[in-house]
Amino acid sequence: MKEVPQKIEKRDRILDSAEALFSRHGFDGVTLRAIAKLADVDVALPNYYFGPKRDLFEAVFMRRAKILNQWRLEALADVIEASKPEAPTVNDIIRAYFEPILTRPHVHEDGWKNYYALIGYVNSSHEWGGKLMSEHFDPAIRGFLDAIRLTMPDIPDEDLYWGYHCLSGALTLAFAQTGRIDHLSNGLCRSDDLAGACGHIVGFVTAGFERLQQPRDDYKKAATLESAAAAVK
Amino acid sequence: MKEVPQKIEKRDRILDSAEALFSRHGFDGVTLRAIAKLADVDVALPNYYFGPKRDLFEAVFMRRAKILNQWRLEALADVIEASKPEAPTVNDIIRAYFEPILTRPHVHEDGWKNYYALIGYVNSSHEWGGKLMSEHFDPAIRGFLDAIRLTMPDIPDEDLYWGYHCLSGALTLAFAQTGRIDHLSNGLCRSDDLAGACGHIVGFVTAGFERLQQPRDDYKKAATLESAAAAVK
DNA sequence: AACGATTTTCAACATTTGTTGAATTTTTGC
DNA sequence: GCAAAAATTCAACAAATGTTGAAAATCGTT
Repeated sequence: MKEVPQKIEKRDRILDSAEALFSRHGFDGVTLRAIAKLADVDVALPNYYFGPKRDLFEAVFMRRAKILNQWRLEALADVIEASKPEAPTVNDIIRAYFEPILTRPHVHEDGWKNYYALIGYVNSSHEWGGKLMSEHFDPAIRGFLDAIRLTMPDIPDEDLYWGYHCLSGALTLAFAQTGRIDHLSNGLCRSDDLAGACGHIVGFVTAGFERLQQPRDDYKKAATLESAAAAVK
Repeated sequence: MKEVPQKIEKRDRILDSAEALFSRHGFDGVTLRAIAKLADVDVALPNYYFGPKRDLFEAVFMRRAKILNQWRLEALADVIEASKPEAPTVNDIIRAYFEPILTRPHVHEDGWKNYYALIGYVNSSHEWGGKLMSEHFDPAIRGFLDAIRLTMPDIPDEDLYWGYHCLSGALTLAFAQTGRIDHLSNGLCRSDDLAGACGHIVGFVTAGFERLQQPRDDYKKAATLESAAAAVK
């Protein structure tokens, strides 16, 4: 049997192991010894490469953030280009935001699955977590918000931000893959099927945004719409 | 100065302190010594009352779960009664789910605010967190899902569960009060304003559910609806 | 082969962790 | 007022924590 080259491999194994463990147990729930053991590496090595534990966590978090942002922004640019000279629909924009999870094959790799779970963990943590998310994801997100603003110019900024909040909450809860929906639905829905989950979320969230462009007291109007729909068919 | 009666008070102070700290730093991010210090109590006392740390956490989590479920189910019963003989609208049902946060005055108490943050933390944790959520909240949630099923009999169960998933994600992210939306919106939206947050979420989520009763390829249909609406006004 | 630089191991450190059992104080029931 | 029970304190435990510095091994370049 041939020896596998392991020069810089150990560094990567540390990142992978840390990713897997942090995503499951959070920052404080993981010891450097557990990471080292999973990576099959000495306890002192994580410190040698990344410094203190906190920096290792940031390194893990940062590693795939750039890639994910790039994928999303490319998808956004694509739908904007494809719909010219019209503005893209809000559904197009949201689908672009989910595109990396919906269509790219990487979703089934363990590494990315762990990373998405890590985002789910970080996004609902206090202080440090919020700072990390803002630092690494806010710029790209603002791009998407601008796109929605162009498509739906009438909706107030406050609604727009809360709309994104709902999107983010639904997505990152799916990312966390807690197995909760499996239990609630008696196995009908599976939380490890990220692509399937995101398919449902996209439709749900699109409707939420589209409602925002209707006038404020829209439930009466909606009733009128329903009767109109009945008349249509 | 009169002495404050402190007989069983210490037990409660431990619960309150544990709640505050667990909600901010998670299970592993909190030491029994920190809890004891905040409660102004000896280190050994939490163990005396609650046994191991894990049991203390469960005690904290359980304490308000029953109350919250009861509030929600009462609100659900109310809207069902009020709309008779018709079934309540999906918006009625969702508002009932949010009623405790929207209208009861307790939202401004620190204890409940901490508890909601704790739910935000638990709901996106793995294994144990998921089990805790299911154990304490699934029964009440099934009541709400049944109500929605009655109102919208045609939607597939799969869509219903994923719809609730979106609701839960948006709500528990708001619960977590991470300060993220404050940063993203440059202070326009405030994550410590739970009632305001839930107001936005209710509308957003209602639209998501209502869309589910439309036929599958509904975007063309939605366009038709819009022109119909234009005709209506 | 020999050199310096990088990588990896090893052992140990000072703290901190959850938990416990015995001692002490306080409360309760009579 | 007294004895039993409950509540609280105190000191200490073994185990585990992140981190470090010096030795050892490996590598890249001549």
